[in-house]
Amino acid sequence: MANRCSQELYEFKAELCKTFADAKRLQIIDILRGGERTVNELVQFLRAPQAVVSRHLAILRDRGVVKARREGVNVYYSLTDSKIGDACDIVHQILLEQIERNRKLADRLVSGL
Amino acid sequence: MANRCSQELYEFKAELCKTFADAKRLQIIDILRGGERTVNELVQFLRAPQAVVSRHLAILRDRGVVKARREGVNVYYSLTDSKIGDACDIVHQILLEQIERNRKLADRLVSGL
DNA sequence: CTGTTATATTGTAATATATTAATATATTAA
DNA sequence: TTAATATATTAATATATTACAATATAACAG
Repeated sequence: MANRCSQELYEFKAELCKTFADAKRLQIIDILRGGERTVNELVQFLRAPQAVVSRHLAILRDRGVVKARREGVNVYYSLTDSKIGDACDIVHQILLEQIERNRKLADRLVSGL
Repeated sequence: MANRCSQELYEFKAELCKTFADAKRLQIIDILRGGERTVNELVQFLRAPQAVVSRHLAILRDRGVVKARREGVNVYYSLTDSKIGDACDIVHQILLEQIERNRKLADRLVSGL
């Protein structure tokens, strides 16, 4: 079942995971799942400095996670692959299960033994 | 469809993604998908110094991705959640599609526009 | 207790990453 | 051309991560 693969392929996968390993970038991805957005719209959603958003978009672009389309003054960003959304969903689920496990553990510890 | 959530939840998700953002850790995860393994077995598979493997296992442990079980002298590691394997599969698929896209682009460039 | 094997932790140097402020570029309107 | 708006890049700094070597701990055999 597991995809055992070459050292080099693992490096590429790690690169891709690094791309997801930032709260702002995850937020950008979630916003873009609702459709393409301009940089300005993203800046407003994230309430972060424009340079920061632009930097994160460059990282997402370089790693092929989003694509950019210029229309006049604006640049519209969108996801390159709907599977990226699926990946985010699974991360979401794993996190929820972790929280649930921790909750149960906490309950057991508090309720004596 | 997207799971828009609080800033704090995005931080946790990013933490989880960081855990996956290393080639050696991804390899450990793939090995553990085949069942639990001792540290020594992992050291042999990875051909990395024991301290390095142990460090990565600690990171995976701290973030709730793997769990450890001591049996005598050995410590057996296993995945805490089978969904972690699913997440790796999706990353695998996204990477394959990226490679495919790049291949097509390269073909187009070489075959003269 | 001593030695041995398996595993974990810590300090450190090298490297990578994010943030910020400043500056640069691109597009359009006037 | 100049001004205005949208976006991108760069340099400096702060922070985080990794690998490696050395050391520590844990379990057990004798």
